[in-house]
Amino acid sequence: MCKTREQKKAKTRKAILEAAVHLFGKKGFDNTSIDQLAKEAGIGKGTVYTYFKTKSDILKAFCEDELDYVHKILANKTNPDSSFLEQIHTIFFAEFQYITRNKEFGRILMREILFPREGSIKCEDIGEDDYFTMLFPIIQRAKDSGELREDLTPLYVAGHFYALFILLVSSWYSGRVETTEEVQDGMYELFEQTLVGLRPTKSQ
Amino acid sequence: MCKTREQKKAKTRKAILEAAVHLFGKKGFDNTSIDQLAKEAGIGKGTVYTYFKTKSDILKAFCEDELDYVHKILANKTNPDSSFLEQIHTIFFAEFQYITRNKEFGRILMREILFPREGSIKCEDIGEDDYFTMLFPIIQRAKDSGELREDLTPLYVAGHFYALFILLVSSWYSGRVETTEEVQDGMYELFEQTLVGLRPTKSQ
DNA sequence: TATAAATCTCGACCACAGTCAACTTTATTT
DNA sequence: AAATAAAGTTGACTGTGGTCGAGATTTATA
Repeated sequence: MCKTREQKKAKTRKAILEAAVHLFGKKGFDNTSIDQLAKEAGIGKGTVYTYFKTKSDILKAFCEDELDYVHKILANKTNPDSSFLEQIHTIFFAEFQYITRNKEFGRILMREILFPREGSIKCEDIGEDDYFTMLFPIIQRAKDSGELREDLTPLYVAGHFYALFILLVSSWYSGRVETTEEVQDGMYELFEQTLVGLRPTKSQ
Repeated sequence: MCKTREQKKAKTRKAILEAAVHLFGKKGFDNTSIDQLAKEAGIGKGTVYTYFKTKSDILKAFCEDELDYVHKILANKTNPDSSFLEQIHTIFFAEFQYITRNKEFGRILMREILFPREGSIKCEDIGEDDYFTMLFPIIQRAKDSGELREDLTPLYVAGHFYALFILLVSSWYSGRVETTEEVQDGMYELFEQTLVGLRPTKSQ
């Protein structure tokens, strides 16, 4: 145990997360108890709660990290030569696919992210903001190339597409759209329509 | 007890809902147990679960009814002479105010409506669809008056604004916007921007 | 009206999320 | 090194959401 306190805490946190991923993945979120999880992580039940406020937070912590990563990769890998519409659609549709990969996880994640409990980790300083921030370079490029009006707030531009993204995820969860293709096509059309309102006034 | 079965069931259901409104309102959702609720409604605990699948569903059932009502009233009372933007903004902002009147209720409601559990009442045949349907007349009028392109699917038009509405409710819950005024103004601006993309191409 | 079938009601029961006071380990002071 | 303080760990415990089968009540059948 030649560890300093912080190293140990980090290790324990990681152990919880790993156990969670394993068990949630194998048995599902609801069918995994904190007792089992603690046992798998090699710690006591109470300890779990010094690292995470609730059971959902464990899933959230893992997913947000991964989501952040996925989002970053996408934002960087997107082909800057394709149209703004193509780029942003690629990003958000990929995100839809990632989120809904596991229906159960996705639902909890969306619930917690969009409508967090009071006293949740409050945006985690960066968390949600990064969601938008990493789109800013793409938005700026679109402005430069004349695909977007110069005067638009980047936050609002991102908001428009994020809003439609949420709508489609929700539509999928409530069965209003069923197939992935419908989501893809619907998202494209809605993005396209919104984009018309964000273009420089003289075009078309 | 000169009641037929259905009448009695309806009465019991109503009793549960009334007890729920009373207790949830007085002590909060989390601080009200099903036991208490059943007692207040004058029935056994198990009976509650023949009427509602989960605790959240009780709240949802009540709120959805009311929400439906509020929405209908609004859609009808809206001044048809004002601009489409004004009308739809009035409706959705009023809805925002209604939803967030009680923060706790609103959060649960949004979670349940947007990301329902598997096996939830699946749109209740009409439920969510009405949400959109009642906007259709307004949308049609806007088309007639040349404020909207003729070729747009009403469902998509409603979707655009509903998406932004969700975004703002979420932003409020996650603390990205704090005051009601911010929501109102932000909603107006976003609606305005989206609307540009939905206008007939030759205007302005 | 008597009997069978179907439906509805109930509360004891279970599993589990989350709490907390006692305890153990690590850091700090003397 | 010893004593003191601080931080971290723990599992027994509590309250509650949700289940279930036995029993009550209503409807259908004869």
